[in-house]
Amino acid sequence: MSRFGEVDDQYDPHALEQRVFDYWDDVDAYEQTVEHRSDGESFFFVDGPPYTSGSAHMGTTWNKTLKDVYLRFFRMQGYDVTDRPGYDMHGLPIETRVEEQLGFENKKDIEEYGEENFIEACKEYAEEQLEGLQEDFQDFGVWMDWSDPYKTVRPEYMEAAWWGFSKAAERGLVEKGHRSISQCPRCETAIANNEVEYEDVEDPSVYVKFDLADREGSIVIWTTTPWTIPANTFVAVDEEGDYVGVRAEKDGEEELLYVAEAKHEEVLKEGRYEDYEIVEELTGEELIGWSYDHPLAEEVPDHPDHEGAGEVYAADYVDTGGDGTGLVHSAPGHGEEDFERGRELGFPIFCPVGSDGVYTDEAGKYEGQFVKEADDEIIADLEDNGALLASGTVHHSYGHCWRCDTGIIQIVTDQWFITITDVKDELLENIEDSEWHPDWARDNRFRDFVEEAPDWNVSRQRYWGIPLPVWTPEGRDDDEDRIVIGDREELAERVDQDVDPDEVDLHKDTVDDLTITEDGTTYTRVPDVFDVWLDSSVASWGTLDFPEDDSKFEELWPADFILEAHDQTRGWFWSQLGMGTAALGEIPYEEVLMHGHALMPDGRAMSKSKDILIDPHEAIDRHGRDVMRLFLLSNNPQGDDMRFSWDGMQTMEDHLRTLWNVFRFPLPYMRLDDFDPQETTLEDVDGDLELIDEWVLARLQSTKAEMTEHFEDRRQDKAVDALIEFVVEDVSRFYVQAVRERMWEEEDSASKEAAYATIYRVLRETVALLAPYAPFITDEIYGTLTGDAEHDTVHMCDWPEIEEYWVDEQLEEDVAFLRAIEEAGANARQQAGRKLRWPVPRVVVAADDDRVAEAVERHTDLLAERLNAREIELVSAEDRWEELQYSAEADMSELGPAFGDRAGQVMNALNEARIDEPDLDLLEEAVSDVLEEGESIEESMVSFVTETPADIAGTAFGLNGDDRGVAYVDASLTEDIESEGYAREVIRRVQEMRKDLELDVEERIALDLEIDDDRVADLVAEREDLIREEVRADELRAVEDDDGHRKEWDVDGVTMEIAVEPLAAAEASD
RNA sequence: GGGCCGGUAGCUCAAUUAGGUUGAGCGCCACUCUGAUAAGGUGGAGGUUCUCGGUUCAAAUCCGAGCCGGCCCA
Repeated sequence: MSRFGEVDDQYDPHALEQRVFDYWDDVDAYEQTVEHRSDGESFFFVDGPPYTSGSAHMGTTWNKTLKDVYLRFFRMQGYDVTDRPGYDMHGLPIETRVEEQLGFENKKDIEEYGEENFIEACKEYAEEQLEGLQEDFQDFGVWMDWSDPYKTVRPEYMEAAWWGFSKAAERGLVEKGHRSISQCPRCETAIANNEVEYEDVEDPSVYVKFDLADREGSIVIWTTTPWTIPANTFVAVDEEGDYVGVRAEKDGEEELLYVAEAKHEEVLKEGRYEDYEIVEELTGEELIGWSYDHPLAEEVPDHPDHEGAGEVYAADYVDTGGDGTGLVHSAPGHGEEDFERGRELGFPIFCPVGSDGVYTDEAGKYEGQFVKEADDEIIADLEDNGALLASGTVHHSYGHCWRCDTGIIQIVTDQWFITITDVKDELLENIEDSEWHPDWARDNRFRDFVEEAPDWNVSRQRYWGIPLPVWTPEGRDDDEDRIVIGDREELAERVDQDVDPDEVDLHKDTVDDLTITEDGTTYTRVPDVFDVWLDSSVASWGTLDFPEDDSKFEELWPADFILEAHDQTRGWFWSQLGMGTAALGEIPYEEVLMHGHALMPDGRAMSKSKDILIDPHEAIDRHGRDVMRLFLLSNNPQGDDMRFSWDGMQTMEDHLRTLWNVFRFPLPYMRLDDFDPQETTLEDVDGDLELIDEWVLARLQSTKAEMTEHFEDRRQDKAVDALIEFVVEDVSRFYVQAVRERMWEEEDSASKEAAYATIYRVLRETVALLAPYAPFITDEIYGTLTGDAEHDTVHMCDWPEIEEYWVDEQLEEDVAFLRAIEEAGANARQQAGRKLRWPVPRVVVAADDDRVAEAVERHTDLLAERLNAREIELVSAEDRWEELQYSAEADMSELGPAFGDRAGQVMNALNEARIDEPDLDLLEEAVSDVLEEGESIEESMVSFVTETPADIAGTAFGLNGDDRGVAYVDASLTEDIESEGYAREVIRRVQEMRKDLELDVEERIALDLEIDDDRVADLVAEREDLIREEVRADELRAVEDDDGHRKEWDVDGVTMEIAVEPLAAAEASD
């Protein structure tokens, strides 16, 4: 790019971004940037792999954009950053998508289609989706190593999972177990508890009487899953709970029922009993050992009737005050807690339900029925048996399969586990080795989750996943004798078949056929695949292609930084901790930045399936990539959700437009004067810098300091707020306003050079500071500013450092005061009805303290210029202006203790009081009505506030909400002031006409001026020279209408006719 | 049902760490200014600080109960 070249008048994000994309391509900007940092200290970032189904949504976009801003920041700080993106490509979600596409309904369809074909179809689907995501992420301007993402379906990655699992096995943390698990009957596989999604559904709600065997009456249980009653093995009570025996009457018959004391009224109401009487009070302990008859004994002949079955036991999962009856139907073949308690009691586990949710022959009369569909028949049978106390329905949340939305069932099956409960203490200790932003996420939420985490069921009875690398002896189904393979080399060595470790694909269709024969025993592979969460859990070494490639593991592992949304506490934050600890005894990441979710503008969660979403592509279409990124990044990244807002997007576009305008403002002048920032540096013009230059440079230093601090706190949102404030408030609204006249100067001047050098430095550093956020606009600005003198891209720049030389806190504060005074002065001017164009003879600044007075004294000229005042008069804190009146402002922290509940009343009286002197006695007198005997107003309770006199306009100014003084504008008129005022009115109108004619700034004109009012005409004539200079009028003469532009103006009731004629180009040049 | 986070102007958020007359930006309305500006300036409207109760002279802030939203767990 050529330095100071022509740029677009308007900030046009789409055209600009397209240019920058092309430019990046041309100069290999990303590759150069990576290379530029290759000698830096290494920084190991690990990308939490997005799942390859569907396109990028706003949440993914926010996540990747956050990653991008931090990676760019770390690069600018000199680090050699590992930025390999990843994709999570296995698992049930993809299987169900492919099943849908192929029109499959269950596993049998897959078997018919062929495992190999199905796996191939899944792979194709995942790769297709991956391409879409890759394109999206690149389109968002995210710089990661898109040429070489890690993919969980590649052999070297699958091997990383095998390796981790085998390490855990070596530590004795792998076992095959008979467990109660959540099963999706459609997918016919176990699913993890954290894959269960809860939805409100209508289910049966039945109260069942279990007839007591050795005594009169029955115990009453409640369940919403009648289909589990065939497997009832025992009833649980709370040992310490209170229970009652109730003699209840219905339809003339009497029954003795046992329920929890707290629930008896509710239960009897459900059963529509007409009358009842408590006849017995007993504790849970007394119920223990009672035996009862299975309510479906005839229908299910194989029902549990072993030693100890059909009796009452204590269990800690019973709550006599909760739902139900205080007596809990327990079926160890189904419920997780029931299962645990059943095992404690040494019971055999009875589960008459297959993996497809259909009753087996053990279920007797119900054999062959899908469990949920058998509910009605079971309820009817219970009724026939006289066991049904009440039957209805209940609305409650029930678990569903996260992929296919089928209601899950709890059954007991054989699964493989990583027994992380054996290393729970180690997990909790390892948490301490990680730093989290925000910290409560680690110490509350994550710790709670880890403390309660059960063993990790890693096996799935599916196809599209990493096969378990476990071989067991043919025909045996325990884990006593097993072989766990750690990598492809080992596989090739030990299997009976000929396998090339470099070529072998590790998917199920390949490895299922491999056998191992050792010591005369033949081993076959366990047919399961891994839970897909295990895939990404090994990302910290999978990213490095370890164990295949061990060149970087030692140096880089564990990860320095990971960044994901809060749903990953149960997901990736957890799975990595579990796997890292099981395999290596360490947490695989050192720092976590946990962000929230992207919500709709109205606060609802976004949902693709319900079509409630904001598409990032639409956001880009409307405002461009930089704006979208800036908006996303201006949200708190720590734990809080982000509400999307089109207003917020528009605001960011406004800010970028302001930056664009600030940037392009000095370009024509610099170009005209051949300004060369390499030859004329800030240091060279140091002696010519004006106060305002030094001020903006000081502000630049504190902005850098503030930003760096916020970045280090992982609050990039606060960092960018500080930068935007600097650009918009300080540079655009103040500095540029102040230096315009210097840049307009036609002659070469030291002052102009100083301004060039200053704004150049400000812009040059600003684009570096903004580069991680808005990589497109900053690169174009950078290119235009630097030409060939620096890097090819702004993203190779170092993060700007604070230059102590330019730091000046006093100056910053001085100007903050001046700006406050200026603002107050502008306000006062408006009250007095005097435009800024018209000079005022005098502005009086009444300072409340010496600090303000110092600031005014030091910068009187600047203040006079900004307020267009002939004179600034300072009234110091000790002096006072006798024309003023005073009122008092109350300090509630003093008033409260002194006046108690009358403090508010006293405050109001003080606020309303008007006195001539700021004197406590006068004040006390003014508020005497609300004071009681012996009370007084103390100095500490009030501060006096000046009240504006009628003839002069005054406005208070302050800093950070504290009043520090008042600016009074004396708006009286003199002939001299009127002369300048009217002259400025003329100038302004001529300028507008020049603009209408689209005259070049340099172009010379002839001016024709006729003013109706003689007095005004004379006043204007006094300032003829000023007018001619300002509007570049070489001639004052009559202008023919057809040669120029003529217009009649009304200036405060005075009619002025102005005509402008551009002079020939030859005459215009000097 | 439990845990965590949040609820303050139309919108996005500050002020909650140590209780003391609720603020900013954006948007809106009016006026104004304009030789970088689809800009800028000044003013205005806009608040039961989610609700109820408690502590206190005084609560957005502390305590209790509840409501709403989000995430997690069951």
